[in-house]
Amino acid sequence: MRLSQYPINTLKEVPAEAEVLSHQLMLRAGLIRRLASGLYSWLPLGLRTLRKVERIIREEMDRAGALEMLMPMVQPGELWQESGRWQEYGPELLRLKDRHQRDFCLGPTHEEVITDIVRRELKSYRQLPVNFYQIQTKFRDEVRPRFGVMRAREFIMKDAYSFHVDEASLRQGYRAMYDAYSRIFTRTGLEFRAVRADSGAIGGDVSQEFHVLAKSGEDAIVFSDEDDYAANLEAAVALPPPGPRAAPAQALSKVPTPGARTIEDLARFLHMAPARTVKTLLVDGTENGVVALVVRGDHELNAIKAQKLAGVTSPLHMASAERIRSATGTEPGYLGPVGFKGRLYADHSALALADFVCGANEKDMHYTGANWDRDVQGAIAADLRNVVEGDRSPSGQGRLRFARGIEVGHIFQLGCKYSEPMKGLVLDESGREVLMHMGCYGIGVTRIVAAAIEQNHDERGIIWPEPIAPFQVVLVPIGQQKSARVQEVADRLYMQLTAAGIEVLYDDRDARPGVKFADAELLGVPHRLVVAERGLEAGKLEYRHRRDTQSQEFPAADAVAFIRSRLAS
RNA sequence: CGGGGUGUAGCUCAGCCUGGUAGAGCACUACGUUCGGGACGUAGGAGUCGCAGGUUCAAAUCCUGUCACCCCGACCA
Repeated sequence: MRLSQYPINTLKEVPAEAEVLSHQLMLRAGLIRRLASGLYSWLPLGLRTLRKVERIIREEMDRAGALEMLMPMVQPGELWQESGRWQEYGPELLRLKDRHQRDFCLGPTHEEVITDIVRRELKSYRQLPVNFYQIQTKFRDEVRPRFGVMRAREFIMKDAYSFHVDEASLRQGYRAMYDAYSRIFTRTGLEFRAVRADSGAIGGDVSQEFHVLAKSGEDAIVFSDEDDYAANLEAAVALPPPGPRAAPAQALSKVPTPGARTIEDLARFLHMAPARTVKTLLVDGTENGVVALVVRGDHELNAIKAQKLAGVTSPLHMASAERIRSATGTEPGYLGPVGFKGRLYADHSALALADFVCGANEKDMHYTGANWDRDVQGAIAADLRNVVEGDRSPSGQGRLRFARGIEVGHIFQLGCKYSEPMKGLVLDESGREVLMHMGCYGIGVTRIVAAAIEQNHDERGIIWPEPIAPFQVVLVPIGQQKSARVQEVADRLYMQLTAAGIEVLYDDRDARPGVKFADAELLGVPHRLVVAERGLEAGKLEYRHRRDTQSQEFPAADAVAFIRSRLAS
């Protein structure tokens, strides 16, 4: 492409709308433009990268035996009624009515549609297993869209759905997708990690996420420093501390702690480590009451884990002040498990404490020397907390470490979550109707582009991984308006390289060198080729990789071969 | 949903407090000089000051409402 014919300007200044780096660079480089909150247009340069990502995904999905198709973005509400998600999904599902007042929604995902197709089309186990995928626009009405295309409302997703006659086949299909995903993310040139995950609103039992590692990532991921255990913080298992609990040594005693409402206040007031205290959180229960959740003072409650407990509402909701008062007679800040009537869960680490400190359910009062069994009966042991760095890995090997990640892929074993309510049945070998087992597999295509930038940039701009760069080579003639020779050599190179199948961005603008170099670096094209009178005198051209700090000269006659060798390496 | 903030030229912003002819830089157009790291000069084009109502002789500026956008929070008692 000739840059002189690309009418979109790069920006020197950062548009006010952009907070994160990838967003800023995408706007400055002219890859995207915002239409409204969470809605972006992809300009030609951005689309080239997007298409490259799609191509890699397509190739690997096809290679894994999946079949590409395309489903409508607008979906009838009745399908969602049938699966139960019309109620479950919440306001992220953008609902609309057509002129006949019939309910529709914009598809945030396509389990319902594909299940509907499959239940109509597939009648026999002989037609299974099968995996259908599409690369298509999704809409999720995010509470707060941000970070440009990273958390947009409209975005492009590759979604795949596999169907199986039994669980064993599902596991096999899931494994195949795991492998395909690993190949996809390897091929995009990104540093990534597969982690165990919570399956969230999609539902199902087993799931793993693929994260692009980046300091700015929205998700905390944890991994063992000795083996391959890795999980999203939401899903990371906290092991119970080893060894038996110490026997009570202190008597339960109520001490005044005026104004000490937080663990921090309390620990300071009593000159005691937060890890010797417990905090008690009251959440709404399913039967109109409250449920108490107890974690060690220095630990954080994990909402995802908590909302899966029997008797706890999902999503988790903290109890109101009124409910807390009627259940305990006091206010937040002084809650404790001693004397609490009702269902009470305690985290393993809290349960391992002896002689701990807790609220006394009385304003400005706490207990010291509290002990389980002796002072608090009926606590149910559970994993309630977020793991912390240095915890033992649940795999048994090593300690847990933290990193930040951007979720770009998620694979699920759904089982019969959709086939059951929607009656996705086939006949098995013995002629019996059986529910199909289902897997689903998503990749955030547009998000990959942003994540790639988030992981690969410097102060000058984007540094595209080669496989997804919009162009492989940027060709920069210097002073071509004044030098017929520069003009001629550059034109010829552009033709030769293009003819050799190399994607070249030809900066044939009548601009000063500084402008061209700055734009080439902002745009992040991996290989830069400079044609200038200075080098041509000696029959040389100049080459520099985007990551290099120095240019190198090479004989002009070998240009195509030289560039080829650079691309290969 | 709660809190905070911002809407003035395509972009980044000043002007608003203290009402009186709408500004700068970047980008854009033309000409000239310049030309290996985001040049300079001259001349120009471009804005219903988010929208609606009000106060006033007079509103970008004050008041009310409204819309849009951005940021923070939405459990750690």
